[in-house]
Amino acid sequence: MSESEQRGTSAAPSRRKDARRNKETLLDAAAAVFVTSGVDAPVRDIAARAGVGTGTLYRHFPTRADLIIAVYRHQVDACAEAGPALLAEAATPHAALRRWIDLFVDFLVTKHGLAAVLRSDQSGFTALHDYFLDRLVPVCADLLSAAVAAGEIRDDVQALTLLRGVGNLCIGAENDPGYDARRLAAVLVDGLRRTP
Amino acid sequence: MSESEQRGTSAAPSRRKDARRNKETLLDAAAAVFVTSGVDAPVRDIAARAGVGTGTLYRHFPTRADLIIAVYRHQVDACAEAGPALLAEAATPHAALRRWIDLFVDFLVTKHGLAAVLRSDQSGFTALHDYFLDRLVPVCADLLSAAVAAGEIRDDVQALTLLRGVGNLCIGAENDPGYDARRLAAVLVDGLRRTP
DNA sequence: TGCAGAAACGGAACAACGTTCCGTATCGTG
DNA sequence: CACGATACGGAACGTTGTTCCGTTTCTGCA
Repeated sequence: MSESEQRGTSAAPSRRKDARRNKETLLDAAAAVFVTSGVDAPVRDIAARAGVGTGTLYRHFPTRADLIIAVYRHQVDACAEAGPALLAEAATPHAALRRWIDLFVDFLVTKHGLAAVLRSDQSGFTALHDYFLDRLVPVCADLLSAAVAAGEIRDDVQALTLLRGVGNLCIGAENDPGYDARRLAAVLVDGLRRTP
Repeated sequence: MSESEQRGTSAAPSRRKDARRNKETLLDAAAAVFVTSGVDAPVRDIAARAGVGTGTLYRHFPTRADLIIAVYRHQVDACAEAGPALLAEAATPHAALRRWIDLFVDFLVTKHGLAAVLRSDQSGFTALHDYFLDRLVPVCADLLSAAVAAGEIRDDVQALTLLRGVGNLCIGAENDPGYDARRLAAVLVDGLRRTP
């Protein structure tokens, strides 16, 4: 299973050198354009920045979600892996959850428009949605159930709901000084506490 | 000041009967299309449903936000007016706040895509944004400060932040059984409580 | 090295949408 | 009833996403 399906990037790398090179170039270009123009920058812009045609971009990344996933995969994975570590080192499960959510919020807030497109139900974005959820929901669920087991929080909020909620709180947080997504996320996690 | 500027709909009604009639027809058409196709239905669809050209639609409602505001103004006003009433009748300010937020959430969740477009920072939507905020922030601020005065909640979350947060929580809530915006909003309001 | 087939490339072309513009039709008024 | 002002309709333009196909480039093999 390690070779036959490598989770997500299941397609084998092309045998042609130019194709591999173009894919790299496109990833770099996309990453650059994403930080300046946001994750819904025009496809043409990304292709132009990479010096390739739009057809080439679409062949490598059939949907925008594929491109976004490819660009941010590492960071999502890092966030996922931080979960167990926090659980091990934090004072209580709830503290671990709070810090993990902070990580997640930081990630989303610094990616122009990512949270919004994550929520978009436009066709083709389900892949993006699913990747984030597949990767992060189990981690969040572990943190939640640990906190529940410790009697710290209520047990009627699912990991998926919490993650979507936090993701939503981050929408539009990047360009708007009067709105503090981090604080709201913290308040939300606080609200999970058992009210005695 | 009562005549010269009537807050929002500052333009006097047209002297021409056909113009007034078309505006009404457009409002009805928009309301109908909004419930079936969401608030970002194509402008052409709305004009077609009303049996007028797109130019006519744009003359009456220069931006989509103007149209949305006109369609939902009554309901927004009703929500705003419910604030003081709840504060008077609820057991505590925090209870009033919770119920008022419920009202707000109910309103947003039942309008396909409204919460999303409310958050959109596309040009032209600032009017929509501003109308909601102008109308609701003062109400929310009153509820908040009453709860703060009663010592029920923390004092470091502004009305504007809370409203935006709750609005964000409602994004995408309409088509997705696994996500419960109402519950999350309740958890958020719960999180405002002073942690002793 | 040279060649044939496969693979990938580029960008023109199409569709959907928001928005503007102006020639035409309609209304209110003197 | 005629005239000016107002409003109408939809063609036309610009911007995007997406597809399609003639052309180019690469790779494996002789």
